[in-house]
This record gives sequence, structure tokens and C-alpha cells, in this order.
Amino acid sequence: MVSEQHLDAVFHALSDPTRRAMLRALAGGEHNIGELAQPFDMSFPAASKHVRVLEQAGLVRREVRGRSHICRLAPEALADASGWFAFYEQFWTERFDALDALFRQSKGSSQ
Amino acid sequence: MVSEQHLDAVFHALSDPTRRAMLRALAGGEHNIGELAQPFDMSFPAASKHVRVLEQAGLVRREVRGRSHICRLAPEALADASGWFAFYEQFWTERFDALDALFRQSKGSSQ
DNA sequence: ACTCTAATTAGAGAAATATCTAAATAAGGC
DNA sequence: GCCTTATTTAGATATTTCTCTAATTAGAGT
Repeated sequence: MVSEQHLDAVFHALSDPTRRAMLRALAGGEHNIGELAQPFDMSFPAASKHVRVLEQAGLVRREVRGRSHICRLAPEALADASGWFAFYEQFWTERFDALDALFRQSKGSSQ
Repeated sequence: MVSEQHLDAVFHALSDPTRRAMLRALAGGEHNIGELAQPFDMSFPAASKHVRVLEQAGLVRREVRGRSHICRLAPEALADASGWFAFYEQFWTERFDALDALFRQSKGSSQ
């Protein structure tokens, strides 16, 4: 299920540059909250809340290991958001005209 | 140029279900503000402001024709947002393992 | 000019967001 | 037990967002 609410949360999470940078960091491997926070010129609690937003959107998973909270990229949520664009790809693909023809031909357009 | 600020605006615009529904309506062809607003149980000014958010994110273009403001999908901004995911596709593609091997091999990872 | 329609602007309020500092929790090491 | 490290929670504030109603602008038709 890719509920509207889930898309709300994922796109909202992605709308902040700090959070996108954190995802990029996690693409390189797991990090704890301190490591994720370190590059940013903001308080630790502020950064920690950004991580929570990512987690609640399903973009990041957290494993509590002792006193360290280790975060990993959760690509399914990213795939959901990416998948949302599939329907619109017809509008910027070179194959647009061909697809458009097929689209109109088949009449029953589903989304 | 796909500036961070532009991504902020686009993802924020996409984080609202009313706005996503408006884009879907525009995928079917041009509409004026009244037509875009009609399906939603909210005041006309509220809907009009959603259209403005889409416009300012570059997702929609407006042509003022007499007293009617005609909106069309502006797919470039959608393509920008969609393109942001390209880097992360390695994490949910079947080809992940193969790509991962290449990735580590080439050592100099960019982004 | 008057009136209808399409849309924006103004002004206001509620809710959510992003940030801070200070305090609390929790685990590890001595 | 005490200190240090990792993180959250609490409480406060400024900003932004979403929504409303009422008023305004602007164009079309008569």
C-alpha cells in the first residue's frame, strides 16, 4: 500500500535539505545519531528530531545498540516516492508521443 | 541546475494530497483555477493558494486568458524531483549487488 | 454603467515545524 | 557508585502552513 498519508510523510521528510543530506550520508553506510548530526550547524536535539522525521516517514530504520542508535537507509519508502513519478514520466520522456498514442488507443487509462 | 532550494519547494509542494490530486487532474489536460478547485471541499481561496504553491515550485505554469487562469503541468520540475531518486535506485534494484560491486571497485564515488 | 463570473488579496486564527537551552534517561567504563 | 557518552524529553519561541470569511480587482456580456 502506498497510502496518500505515507506519501505526505515521505515527501515532507524529503522537503528539507538537512534531511536529504542525512539520507545521502546513510547511503554510504550506517551511522548513529551523533554521526548524522555532526556535519550540521544546529543543536543536537534539532538534528535528532530530523532523524525522527525520516524514521517516521519510513525512510530510515533505527537499531538501538547499547547507548548508540544506529540508523540505516530504508529504501522501500524511497522506492514508493520514486514510484509515484512513474505515471508522470510520459510527460518528459522522448517516447512521449508514442506512449501518448498507445495511451489514447487503449482508452481505459488507469492510475 | 537542480538547486537544493528548488528541491525543497518541489518536495514540499508534493507533500500535500490536494496538490498531488491537482497535478493528476492537470495530467489529463489544462484546467483553470475554478476547475482545479471544484473537487475539493475547501474554500476557493484555499484551493487557489495550493495552485500557487505548485506554480512557485515550478510544477505548474499559468496562462492568464481573460478572466480565466489556465494551468498546465510543467513536467521539468517533476523530472527534477524524480531525478533526485536516481542515486538511490541502487538500493532497491535487483541489480543492486552488481552495481554495488562496480561502485566499490571504482572507489571514487561521486554525489 | 451594471452585473455576473474568475480570481486574488487582506486579515485572522489554529496547527505544525524548526529551532534553542536545560534537564532527564540510559548505558558503558572505571 | 561515579563520571562520561549517547540520546531523548520538556518547555519556550519564531516562523510557516493551512484554512476561513470578507473585500477587492479584473474581464465579459448585456
